[in-house]
Amino acid sequence: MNGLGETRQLDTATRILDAAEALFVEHGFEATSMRMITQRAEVNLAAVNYHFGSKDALFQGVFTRRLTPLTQLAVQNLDRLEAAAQGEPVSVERIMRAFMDAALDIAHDPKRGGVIFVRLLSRTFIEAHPVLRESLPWHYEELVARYAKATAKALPELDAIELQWRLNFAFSAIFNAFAGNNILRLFVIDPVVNARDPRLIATYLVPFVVAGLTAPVTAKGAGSSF
Amino acid sequence: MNGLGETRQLDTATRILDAAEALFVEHGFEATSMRMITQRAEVNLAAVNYHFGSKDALFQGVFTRRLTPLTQLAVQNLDRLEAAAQGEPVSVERIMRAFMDAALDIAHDPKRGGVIFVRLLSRTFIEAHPVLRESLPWHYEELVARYAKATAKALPELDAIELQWRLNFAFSAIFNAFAGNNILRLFVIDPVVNARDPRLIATYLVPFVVAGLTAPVTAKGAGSSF
DNA sequence: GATTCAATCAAACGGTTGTTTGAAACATAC
DNA sequence: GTATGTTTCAAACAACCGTTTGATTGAATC
Repeated sequence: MNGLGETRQLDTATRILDAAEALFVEHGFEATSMRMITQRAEVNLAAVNYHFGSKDALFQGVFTRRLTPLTQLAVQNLDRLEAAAQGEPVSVERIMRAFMDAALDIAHDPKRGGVIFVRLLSRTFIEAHPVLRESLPWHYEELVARYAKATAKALPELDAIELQWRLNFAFSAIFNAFAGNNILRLFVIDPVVNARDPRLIATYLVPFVVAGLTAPVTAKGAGSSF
Repeated sequence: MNGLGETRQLDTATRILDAAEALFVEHGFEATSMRMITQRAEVNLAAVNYHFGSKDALFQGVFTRRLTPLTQLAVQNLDRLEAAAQGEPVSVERIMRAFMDAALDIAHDPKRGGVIFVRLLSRTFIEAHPVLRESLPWHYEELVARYAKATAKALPELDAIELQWRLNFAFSAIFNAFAGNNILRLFVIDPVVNARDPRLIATYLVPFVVAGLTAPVTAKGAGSSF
């Protein structure tokens, strides 16, 4: 690890962020204590409060550091698609790929958080910590607006409600997968698949969500058949 | 609440289980303290340790009480389908419906946990608390084996690996939905849909997961195109 | 060289956690 | 009525939590 001059003696704040990032994704926010963080970062216990103010603020800090590059990339990918489409709708598959490719790029670049941050972000979306509920959204406001618009355009046969349902399902699958949550491991099934490699995940994930999103419209009044 | 003689003065252990069930789903396991539980159950603080031994054991107790009826129902639903199919594969849609119908039955029967338990169970599957990682599986061993076999039979064109991936994605969406985790609420999108009604969830969920599971086989060597 | 200011440190803060204790209350059996 | 065993109770337990304190360090400024 202490190879060349790679990251000889990093900034204290950065070391804290790195340690917190890894520990939050491993144990979750609440189960990660200040002592664990400062011990791993090899800094004094008081350093977190000195540099960030509080544990909650540190949590935010972990995200604000990484989120901008990710959202820029995702929006940029969509920009390119829409420019090439010249006003025509971009296919659902391309839209989903654009989003996941951004995540894959980050996952393969340790300097922008690598796979650890992708997993942490995904896990955070799923578990919805109250700490981030107000502070996070504005970071990706543009991203959401753009992708929502693009999918609505690609799926004109779906009304707003059904589109919301399906996007909800799709991103549930996406974030669970990227979070490394192999649900099947809970079941006795032996885990043949390596659910931790983001690229491999995307390979199987895209066809699944595309099929789900483009499925025939749910019959009106369905559910009344019970 | 204290209507007729409905549940006049419940057993202490039962009152604890009910309180814990509701609080765990509302705040999560770690964020729910013994004081919160005993206060809501209107019992003494020491009662939990007296009747259950520990907080972890109480967590297990909450599930063991409810899980057997649910799994029985799910297996029973599948039994009926397979009997009617007379050796022929049961369709993916029917299989998924069989599983969700069991959850819906529980959700509409307060005596077997109601919607609260369905949400708690789903949330627990997603978050995968270490406490339950060893104690839970044997409860639904049969259920998993039966459903895994049925889906494999219904989707013979998928190899074991791709089937595992897709089941993983499908159940990610299912449990997230039943957990009441509307991922979209995190995004600025105004929540038009009521993501808490299990029956409504199932209406939109079934077509989505069926389409995802029955999507064309992912091309071999996919992912190498990067 | 004295001053200033940000950074680090050991130590302690008040509060909450899950758990344990030993006495009191209760019901049941003899 | 006495004895027995179970359940409830207020109180305290040690351990950990996030945070604060005040002294100490080190480098930059005048």
